Amino acid sequence: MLALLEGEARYGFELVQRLGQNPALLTSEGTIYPLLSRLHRERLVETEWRESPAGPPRKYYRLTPRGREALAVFRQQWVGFRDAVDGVLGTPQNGGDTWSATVKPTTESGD
Amino acid sequence: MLALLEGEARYGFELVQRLGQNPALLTSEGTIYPLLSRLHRERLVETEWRESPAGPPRKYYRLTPRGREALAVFRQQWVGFRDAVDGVLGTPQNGGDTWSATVKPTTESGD
DNA sequence: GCCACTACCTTGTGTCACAAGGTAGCTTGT
DNA sequence: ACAAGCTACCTTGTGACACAAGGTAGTGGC
Repeated sequence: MLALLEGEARYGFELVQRLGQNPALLTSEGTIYPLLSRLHRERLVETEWRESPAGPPRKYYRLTPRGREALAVFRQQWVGFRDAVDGVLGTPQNGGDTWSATVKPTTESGD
Repeated sequence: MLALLEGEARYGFELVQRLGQNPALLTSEGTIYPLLSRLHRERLVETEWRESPAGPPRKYYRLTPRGREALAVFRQQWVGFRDAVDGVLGTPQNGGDTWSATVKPTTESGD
């Protein structure tokens, strides 16, 4: 979640849809909204209401400095955990980069 | 867990200790024993009591054919998930193989 | 006999993902 | 105008799980 918000602010419904594009990360609103609430309570994200061009207003989430720190910590932990699991499983570490362009926070806005 | 049992049968306490050697996988008996119970209930592992050379008897766990299938399925899911997370995080996929010799099920017995 | 170590297991607590359901704004069709 | 449908938010209830803590018992050393 924090990584998706790293490049630019996004709103909840958008996050559900973006994650849903990859089957391995598919999740639901019942997961995302409580998660965003927790992140907000822990001051890792800030929120801001913005009008939608068409439809109800959207609640945008943006990383705080604390959120950036937490993300950096998590990145390190993830690499440690990932390599440990790969070690136990004996799974090769290839670079599957076919999907990153779709969902990675690329600061683009060509939607 | 299944991967650790792939090469040879192991007992619960041993698994806790082996996992504890890697900080990223450190866990406790309160986690491992219920997990092994679940795997047994789902017929992914079989058990067998064996005498210990010194100390109380040990309950050894061994993969069943179903367990092997489940492990194969998990390996695939793990690679998909791992690559998805790496894609979102933008973490490079290097081969950290420094630790695998310590814990990977290598069918060795030189302890 | 007592302590320490090995080795098993259970109970209680808190967290979390998810399905399901609820509210409300906006647009489109009739 | 009003219904239907989409967008977008959120809550409640359920079940799974990790973990800390505590409990039982066999073995060996002092």
